[in-house]
Amino acid sequence: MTLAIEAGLSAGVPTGHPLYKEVKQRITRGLMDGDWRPGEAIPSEAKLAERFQVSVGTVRKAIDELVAEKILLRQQGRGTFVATHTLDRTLFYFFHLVGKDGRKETPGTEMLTFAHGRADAQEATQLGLSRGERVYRIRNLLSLSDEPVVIDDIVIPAQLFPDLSPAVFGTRTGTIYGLYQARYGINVIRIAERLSATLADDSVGQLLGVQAGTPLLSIARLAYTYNDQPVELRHSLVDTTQHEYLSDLVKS
Amino acid sequence: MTLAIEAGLSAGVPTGHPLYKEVKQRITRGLMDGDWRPGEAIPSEAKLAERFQVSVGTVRKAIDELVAEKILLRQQGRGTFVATHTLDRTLFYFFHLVGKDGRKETPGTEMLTFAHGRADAQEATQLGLSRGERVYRIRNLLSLSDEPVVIDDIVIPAQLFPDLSPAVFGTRTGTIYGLYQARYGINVIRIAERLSATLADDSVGQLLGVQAGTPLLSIARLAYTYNDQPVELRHSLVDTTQHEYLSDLVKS
DNA sequence: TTCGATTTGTTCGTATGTATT
DNA sequence: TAATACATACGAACAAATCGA
Repeated sequence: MTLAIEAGLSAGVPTGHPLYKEVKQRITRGLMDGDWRPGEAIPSEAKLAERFQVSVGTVRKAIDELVAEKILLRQQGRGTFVATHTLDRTLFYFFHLVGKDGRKETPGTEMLTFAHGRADAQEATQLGLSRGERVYRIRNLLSLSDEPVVIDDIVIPAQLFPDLSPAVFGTRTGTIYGLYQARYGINVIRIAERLSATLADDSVGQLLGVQAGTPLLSIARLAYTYNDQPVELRHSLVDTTQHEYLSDLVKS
Repeated sequence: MTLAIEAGLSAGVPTGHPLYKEVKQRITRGLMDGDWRPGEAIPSEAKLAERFQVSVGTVRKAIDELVAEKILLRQQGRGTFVATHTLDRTLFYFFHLVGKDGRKETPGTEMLTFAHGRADAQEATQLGLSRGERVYRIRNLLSLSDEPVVIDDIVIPAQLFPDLSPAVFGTRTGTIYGLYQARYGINVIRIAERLSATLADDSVGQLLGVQAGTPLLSIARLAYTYNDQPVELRHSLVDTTQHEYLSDLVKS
């Protein structure tokens, strides 16, 4: 007889997982279902322990992992909160460019184009779609210290963002992932990036204010929500004359 | 009265830190002092609890963090071990290049040059040395699928690597960080990398088998040991025609 | 092959400290 | 001040993996 059954968590169905993994999954499901909105507190550890009929220590261990993944945020004396895509978080975890002096700066964003399209074979594979499914294609120009530095080409499944329009996208108040989260309930929790070096062509060079042939950093990003489901594909071209990409595996 | 004093860990001296942080520091100090060599097991949790006069749970929490930082490695039923710089670990945590198909491959290394030198201003700053201190400069050519892909320029303080020579470096059996660890007791536990795009010049192009003017990925790496002490500076130039740099913030 | 000792992994419960409201 | 919530620390019991007798 497993402990999970004893505790009544999934009566009659052996899980094969430790109890705290089960608890973690149930909390994650609550997050996916929108039981608690971004910025809100989840129930206290004591209440969750009561609800799931496990000890507080087991709930803590489950939450520990979600906090380590930056999905939840603990604050002593206040509660445990669903992480929001604030500017600070974006800058810290999702924006990796720094000046050559090491300083990080908030980029200015200008939307250049917004188009409807169909996923090509590669995009479909990466986003887990069928080829030809409807997507939005958005091109942004990012500036640092009022100089253009990055061209971002975003591809997202139209299905996930029902009423997205240039107006909605352009008039957002916070970050792009903040928009996904607040308006569409899509919570980006992890990204993977593949970097290479390339050369600016004429059109790109014009946008970035560099000559054709200038070396650029090319970044292909895939953004994921819960359960490793990909939700956004983003290709960036970076002028690294004044800036660098920082890759720092942090410590606790 | 603090708990640390009660427990006798640092009698009479208030730490201001939680007890488990104190325990973590003492284990870390043991690692720095070479009390337990890489690959060896540290004492069991019960023994450490006895030694430090704290509960097993407190020792576990200290070890938890060291495991999260990949300094220690736990194995149920066996013990807790000091992480070694095996090829697998290097490939997984310190080598970020993958083929365009996503596959990771063990690089072949060829030492091109080995020189004695003096730290310039920038190197001194980054390595925490005084300007003019003696350093070794080592240039390696890395190959993937028998094609040259990376030029590595390594700079390390001579003081930390007493009898290092081309022979010692060239006849090592394992990885470079494995050599640092096994022969000099220097344990690289973290790296930070700054990436930018650049162009191949004639000499570099010749080594990598590409034309001058080919875009290359430029990587400036700083490797750290305990207490964030920098120990190695490494500059890499990567031909990203067939390979990419993977930046993936992993999950638990 | 079996069994027992050892070691880490999981879970429980309790008490107390510390920060917030 | 009091209530609430997370943080730390302790101890105990059992599970699971490993290893050697």
